[in-house]
Amino acid sequence: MKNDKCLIKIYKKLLRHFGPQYWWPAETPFEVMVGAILTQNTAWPNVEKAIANLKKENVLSLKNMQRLSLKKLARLIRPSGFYNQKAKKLRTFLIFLLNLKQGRINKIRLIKTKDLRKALLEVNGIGQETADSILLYALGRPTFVVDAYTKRIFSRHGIIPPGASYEEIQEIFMSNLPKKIKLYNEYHALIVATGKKYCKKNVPFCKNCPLKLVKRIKNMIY
DNA sequence: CACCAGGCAAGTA
DNA sequence: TACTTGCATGGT
Repeated sequence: MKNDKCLIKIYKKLLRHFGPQYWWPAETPFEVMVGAILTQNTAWPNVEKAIANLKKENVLSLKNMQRLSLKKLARLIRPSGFYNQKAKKLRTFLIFLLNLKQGRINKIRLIKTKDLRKALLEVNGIGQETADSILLYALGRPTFVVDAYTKRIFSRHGIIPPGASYEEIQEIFMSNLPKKIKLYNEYHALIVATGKKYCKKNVPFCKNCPLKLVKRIKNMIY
């Protein structure tokens, strides 16, 4: 079976199992972006606490968050861990957003995804996964998000090489799936659902995993 | 108690 | 290029 069929088959299986996820869990694009930074190497429930603090202080917006001192920002996001680092990252990112809006092209819509991604990656604190999460879930661009679960699940099933880089994995998904925002959105969300429930780090396999019956594929095209 | 979480950057070899 | 380390809270 070729990769494209295989990846679609897995997607359908997960969708049947979990149902649609309707990601990202946030009320505004700005909240998505903040969440994407706060969730770096952090369990989501801890991010929710930080977000709740920001909402309570009414600073979950570009204008209001910008007014916060670094110290207060750090205090509010404390539950998400790495709070000193993340407070700086958020600040840097706010400046980036402002520049983007004040720039000659003040309509972000008009910037090509590729250029936007490159610009995001130049921001200190924004790596590939965070950039792609922002592009896909906040800005609605067709970019596949690769995270720790994606690597673990798909390498365990022999669909990607264990040591594959971010770009290599992303390329496997993007070149074998239709370039649809909705599909990329749901697929990544389903991967996270699967990882949380069935693909833990110290448990080699789970008998109830919906992917258990997907046949191992030979002659995979990496 | 130990280990992990929806990473990233900077340093080293 | 390919490791290693610091960052840090909260859940299991």
